[in-house]
Amino acid sequence: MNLATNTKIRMTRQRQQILDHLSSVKTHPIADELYQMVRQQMPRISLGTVYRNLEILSDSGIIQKIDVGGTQKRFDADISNHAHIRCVKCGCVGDLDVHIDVDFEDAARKACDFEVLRHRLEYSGICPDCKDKKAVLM
Amino acid sequence: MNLATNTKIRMTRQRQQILDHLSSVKTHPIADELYQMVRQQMPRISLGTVYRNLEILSDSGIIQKIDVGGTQKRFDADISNHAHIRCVKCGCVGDLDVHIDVDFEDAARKACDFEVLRHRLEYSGICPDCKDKKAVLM
DNA sequence: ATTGTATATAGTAACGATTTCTATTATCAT
DNA sequence: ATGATAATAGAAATCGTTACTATATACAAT
Repeated sequence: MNLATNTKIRMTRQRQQILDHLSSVKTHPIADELYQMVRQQMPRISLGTVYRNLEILSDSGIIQKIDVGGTQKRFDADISNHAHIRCVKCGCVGDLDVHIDVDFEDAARKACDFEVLRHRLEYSGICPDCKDKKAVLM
Repeated sequence: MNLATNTKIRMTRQRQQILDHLSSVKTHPIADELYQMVRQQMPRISLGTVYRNLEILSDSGIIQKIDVGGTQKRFDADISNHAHIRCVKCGCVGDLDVHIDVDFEDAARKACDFEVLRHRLEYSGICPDCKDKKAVLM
């Protein structure tokens, strides 16, 4: 497992900005959120450029694309394999360092005829902010 | 946990057909696939009707909507909580009866400030059909 | 069985996220 | 500095899904 594939990717100002912004946050922004961030520095950047670069960066293994349900893909500069939790109220996504000492892939191999590659553990719940809001409203 | 919420839903011919078709397959069809199936019996059914009914049926707890990554939502008449595996080649989705004896929610509660509600375990791999195809091509 | 009313329908238009297209511009090895 | 290749901005296209609207249907009360 190498972090980046051996394809050398050209580093453009746009790509660097996108990567910098993504690295600087611990949220898991969607493409449009990154577009808004980068636009502060590069007002003329195109939304298409953001999408294309997020694709290229995740294909290269430099960032990861996370698909936690909902309609939009999210991105994470932390490529370690960690679980995520999505707030059912506001849709925000947080990291989760759960260490469950189980060989998930092995368990699955015994239960189906697929060639099992990987697993993903995803949680849903209510984030601290929405918990507070709910308390106020009640 | 009740199977259906207490809202009584009106049973139309269209809704019944959709439910019947979904119950008769062990794949996890997307809305358009169900549309094609039902169209055999009801050529004039609208795709919008299929979408609306799948929404209503899953809201009522009669079926479940599954979000296994990819761009389309899938549906399952089996409402038991089981894991799914998605083929990275063809996108098909299979059931997986893995029994991992771990309290996932509890593990997560210790790792974040969210009010943890539920978890979802999803696998990716290569389905038997695509395994064969790959073997042939190599 | 007939009626009334709330809900569902077909068909179509609108929507939002993402991808594609194309002419121009930038990167980087030479 | 130059040239080949890849990336860009901007716009249009695509695709899954949802919303809209006039008509039709289900079902409870009569």
